[in-house]
Amino acid sequence: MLTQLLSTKAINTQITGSKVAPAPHPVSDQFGAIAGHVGLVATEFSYRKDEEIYGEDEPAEYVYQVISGAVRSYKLLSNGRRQIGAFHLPGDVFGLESGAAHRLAAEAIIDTSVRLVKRASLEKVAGTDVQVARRLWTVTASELHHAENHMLLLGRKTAMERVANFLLEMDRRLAVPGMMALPMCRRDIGDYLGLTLETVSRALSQLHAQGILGFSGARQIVLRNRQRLHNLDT
Amino acid sequence: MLTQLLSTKAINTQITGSKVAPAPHPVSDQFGAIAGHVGLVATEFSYRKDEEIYGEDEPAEYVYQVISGAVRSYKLLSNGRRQIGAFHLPGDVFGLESGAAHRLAAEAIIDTSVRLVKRASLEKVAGTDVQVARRLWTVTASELHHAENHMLLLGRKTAMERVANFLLEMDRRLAVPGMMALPMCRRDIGDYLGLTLETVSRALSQLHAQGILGFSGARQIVLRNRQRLHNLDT
DNA sequence: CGTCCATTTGAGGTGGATCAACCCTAGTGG
DNA sequence: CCACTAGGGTTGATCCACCTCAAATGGACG
Repeated sequence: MLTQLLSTKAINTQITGSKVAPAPHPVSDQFGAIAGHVGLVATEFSYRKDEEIYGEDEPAEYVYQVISGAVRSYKLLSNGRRQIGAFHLPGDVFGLESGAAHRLAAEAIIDTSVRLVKRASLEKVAGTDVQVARRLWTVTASELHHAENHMLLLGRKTAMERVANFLLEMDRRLAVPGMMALPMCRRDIGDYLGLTLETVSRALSQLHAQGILGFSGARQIVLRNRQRLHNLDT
Repeated sequence: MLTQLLSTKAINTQITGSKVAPAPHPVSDQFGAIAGHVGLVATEFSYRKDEEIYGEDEPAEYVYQVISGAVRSYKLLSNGRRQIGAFHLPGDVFGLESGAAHRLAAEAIIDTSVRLVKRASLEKVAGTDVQVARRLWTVTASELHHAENHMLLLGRKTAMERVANFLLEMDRRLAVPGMMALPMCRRDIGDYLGLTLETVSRALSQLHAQGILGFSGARQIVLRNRQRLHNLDT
């Protein structure tokens, strides 16, 4: 769904490569839904680990799609508390706003390359093409759907339920059967789940001790029993 | 913004009044954005206190606008835990989905009357009229905006910050200068803020003791110092 | 004027936060 | 190829903000 917004058929111009730009291979998706209609110019760009892509309340000039790597969208509180609203993985569209500004900041979690189009050109096309307008709505509706589920998690789930939920979400979205290679550190996971990094670590250790998951490196995780994990999520 | 989606100019048919139907007087808003274009048939309907409007995962057949009263949208966890995602007050549009089903349930908090249109007819109009399509997107984007702020609250704010935030939100949205008449009980507030009703009550008592707010009945609140409340929100 | 909830208030318990070592391991440079 | 280092991760000990359980109070409505 999200992956249909930006098109590979568009003219991809390599602007920069502040580091390596891994081969663009989003996911198995039928692109061209938009660029099929119009010759929307998409550009590729790369960000290094921890580089800011845009800041909170910054004018929303571009819409992005992750080609490779991973991105975190977050809000900050004065005293340094952070809430990550979403992780964006290859194929995901992010930074799409209906209003004028980005409401969360975005940073590359690891070296990341993105495809981007000018928001203005997208809006222009949407003003003509109802299909495109529909797709913009759908992208935002998907984000809302995720946010609604996440509010339930943040407001009412226990630490173990949150971590189990996180693992299942990543398992589904990283979608590499078997090993799961998490791009983010424990602090990111904590800030996503409304927990501290220590609590995340303890929950993972407990799941490991119960044989529900296996490690091969802190960020290389194998789920050994999705069913039990699902039960723990409530 | 939200209030422009449904139009008073549409044909309002009184279908039922399971109780009284208070005078429709949404807010000061310029309707007709949609019904100006097409003769969308809007219907009025009333729900009694605690009556379900639709359930979670139920097919999304209608889009609603609160005329009078108040509505809570929520998700439940198996063991009875509840997270209220939003309160809908007069003028607010709710129940709009891009997909097939409602992702949260909705109930009247007090006796409530709503205006509603068939989602299918709205979709049909949106398929022709880009303005309407844009408006649907904007409504969903507003909900997402609220959800993003609420994730920050649920994940990272203290009890006092949450309650202060809630009071300021209600003050802004109920928008009756001076007295604020809350339609919802302490449990609803707690389930909205990810707290227990006791914690909400204690925070309100503390704000009262500090002279930041005044009571005349548990749900009749006067904010005496919005600035201090805003500081407490962080 | 009594009944029934909603709300408040109190007392004590606890899940997760905080503070503090310690331990890995990937990356670096010799 | 190996020793060193730094940052990420784990684990332990203690604390505390909020939850839970309980009881008293209040207010709306018959």
